[in-house]
Amino acid sequence: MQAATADYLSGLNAPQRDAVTTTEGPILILAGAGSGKTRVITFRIAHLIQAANVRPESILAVTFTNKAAGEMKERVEKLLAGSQRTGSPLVSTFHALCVRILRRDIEKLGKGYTRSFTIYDSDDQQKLLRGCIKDCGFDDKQITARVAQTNISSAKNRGEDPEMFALKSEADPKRAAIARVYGLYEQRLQSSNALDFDDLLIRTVQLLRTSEETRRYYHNRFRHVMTDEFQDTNGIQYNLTRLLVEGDIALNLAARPEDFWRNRSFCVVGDENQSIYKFRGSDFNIILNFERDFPGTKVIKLEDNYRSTKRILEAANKVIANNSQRFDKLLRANSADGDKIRYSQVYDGEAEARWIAGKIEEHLRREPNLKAAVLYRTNAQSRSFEEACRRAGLRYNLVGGFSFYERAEVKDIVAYLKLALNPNDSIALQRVINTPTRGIGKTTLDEIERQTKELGQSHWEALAAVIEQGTLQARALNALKSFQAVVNRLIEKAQEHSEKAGATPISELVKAAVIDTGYERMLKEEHTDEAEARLLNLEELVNAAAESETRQETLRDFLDHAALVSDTDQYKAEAEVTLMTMHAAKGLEFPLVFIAGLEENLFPHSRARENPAELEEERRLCYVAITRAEKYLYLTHAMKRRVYGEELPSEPSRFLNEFPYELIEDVSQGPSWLRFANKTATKENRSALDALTGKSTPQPQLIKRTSNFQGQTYNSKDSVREFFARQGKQVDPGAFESRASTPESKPESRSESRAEPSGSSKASSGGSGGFKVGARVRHAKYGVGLIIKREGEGDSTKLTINFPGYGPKKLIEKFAGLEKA
DNA sequence: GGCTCGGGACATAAT
DNA sequence: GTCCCGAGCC
Repeated sequence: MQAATADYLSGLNAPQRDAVTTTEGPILILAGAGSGKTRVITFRIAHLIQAANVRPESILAVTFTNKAAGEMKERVEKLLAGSQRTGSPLVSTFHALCVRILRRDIEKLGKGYTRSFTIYDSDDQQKLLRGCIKDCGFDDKQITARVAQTNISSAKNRGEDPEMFALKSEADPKRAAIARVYGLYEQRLQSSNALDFDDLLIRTVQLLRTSEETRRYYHNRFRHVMTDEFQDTNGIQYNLTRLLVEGDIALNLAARPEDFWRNRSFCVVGDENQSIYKFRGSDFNIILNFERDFPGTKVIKLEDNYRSTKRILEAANKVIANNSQRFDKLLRANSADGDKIRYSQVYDGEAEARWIAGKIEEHLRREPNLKAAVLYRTNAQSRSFEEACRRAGLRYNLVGGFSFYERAEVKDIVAYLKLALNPNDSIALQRVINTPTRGIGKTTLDEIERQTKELGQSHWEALAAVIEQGTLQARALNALKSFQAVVNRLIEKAQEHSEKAGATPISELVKAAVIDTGYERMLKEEHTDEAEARLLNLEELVNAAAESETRQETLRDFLDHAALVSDTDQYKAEAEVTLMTMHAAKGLEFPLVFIAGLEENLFPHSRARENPAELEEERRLCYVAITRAEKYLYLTHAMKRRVYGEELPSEPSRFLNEFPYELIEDVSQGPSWLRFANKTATKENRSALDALTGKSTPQPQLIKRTSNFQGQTYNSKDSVREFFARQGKQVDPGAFESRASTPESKPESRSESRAEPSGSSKASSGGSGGFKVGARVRHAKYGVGLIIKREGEGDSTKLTINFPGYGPKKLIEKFAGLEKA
């Protein structure tokens, strides 16, 4: 293996090599974006095994997302392919690691939990909370499940149990109410033998603290622990890894450090500029204090970026420089200047999606193997991109949002399977007790509910008791009995499955949950396309179960996977386009990147507006997004956006103004905010720009006009229609058929030479005859603004104008005294 | 008891 | 746009 070792080391720069070959002690790797971080981690794992003779099983690498874990696993396997070894390193998310630890030892915690505990996702959590809120006697509009969920989750992450939370919340009646809900919620979780996502971490830390045996076991097993994306670690996750690394703390204090660290390492890798999960409790002070917590830490800085072009990196550095809370860390470029960053102002969200799809097609024509990513702030934005890709015939892959395991039919079947292992799971039981309908209605459910509360039983136990009592009507009684029998059969099958490995395969159990429960029949009888699609999804679930079998997993493993893999992780390499949130994009890279929706209140998000710290987090997110790009970066900003189904005007994002202008090429069709801002700034009118951008010290501006063509180009029926909509005219649907079939135009290639179909060259030259949508106008009181809507005709024409600093104003054109700006 | 329809409230990011 | 709940009808 020596040859191979030397081989991979030669491809690394000095600090990278240092990081890979340091095999003992605490190590802090500060790795800027694109500095080869994943490469270093995977090479380090390979190096530990192949050169330092470390047993693979004693290596633990923890990540935050399944995606990151999967990718790392794959890359490590590739590096180790062909080598003789006893096992594999454990590459896992924090949550999956905790499930593993708890499945082995949770009974030692002494809280009444058993190893067959169920995991509640946030959906289950909300359902449970809704019941708790009601049963505490609160109005579910006053205290929503959502609010309770956030409050309880953050309390848990601060380490506060219901009593502590109540003590701290006495002054605030709403928080006091939530404290009561929290208490009941905890009770019900325990009686359902269920853990929520936060509990997985918290209970594991409790277990490691209280059980010396468990602590020692893992401390001895994992001699080399690594944490990726360390800047996003929260206190509990940090405590967890510390407990694994430090083991018996008393023993540790007595030992001399050099003895302690023999054949042992703790390697954390992070970049404080990419800390974007503060909302989940992450605290980048942890990364700052790491050296203090672990004296003798070796600090390695990876500052060479190999991913992005010089221009992209410069933009990233300039944007992040606006943050006050950061550390001076260099990011050295190693590539050519590259193309300019391109900016396009578009009409609305739909136009944005079409524009981006068009650009992707164009790039693909030139470079067919190019991989593109469209990044956005909120999942709700994904829909229009999906549609645009579908229409353009682009093979796209949507990451996040609706996941396979979140579909109702999949959750239903999973609920049956959960019951098979843990019938006390009340949320699962309530989910399927009448799905498919078997005549168990409100009255019957209320009776079970009453029994549950009276005797403190789980719903499953209460169900049996209600049947015993025989107080129900015959019809309801039979319905209950039939449900009980269905679940009992599943329980039996699950027992066979776990007693004799292979006797009842997982796929058989899944099939039983689909067929024996009547679920399949219910869907088949519907005779709708939707039911058909659901059946296909369930077939897919059976396939997933069969795959699980080939990995020698148990039903429990399969369900744990279903609970924890909540995004459509397996993202296909063959997809030309990947659609995802900027958060999901962390750790990935693409030659072609679009950052969409650069608008105030969307990005930065409205919820971050008031809070400077949150604003800085948004800016770090912007930094993450920019640094995903290898070669080409596009920024888009829509003038209107649909919020809650209502069209609202939008202002350009403050982040747009933080990009150095000399790095940007404006490819907007028609007049754009950027071109306007540029012009204004170079003339006397700085204050207008300041008002527009909220900045007091504008950066040096450059007028960069890349095209002589100021009008618009239209190459689809839709945009022609849109053009007329902007002009306030009606479109005859048939009128453009011939125009729409004009030969496919190439929109990019500097559009100056092309004639546009509808004589729009006057679009931006609004004379006294009326201002057009998209034009810039000056108002005596509000200053300069952008026209976003035009209504009515003649003297009663109303204009909606967005004035930075004042917001949208509706003015009568005749009286507004507007000037062309 | 169960289903459908309509109104009202509402969505930041992820395990 | 989506989700949830209650009213009203079968």
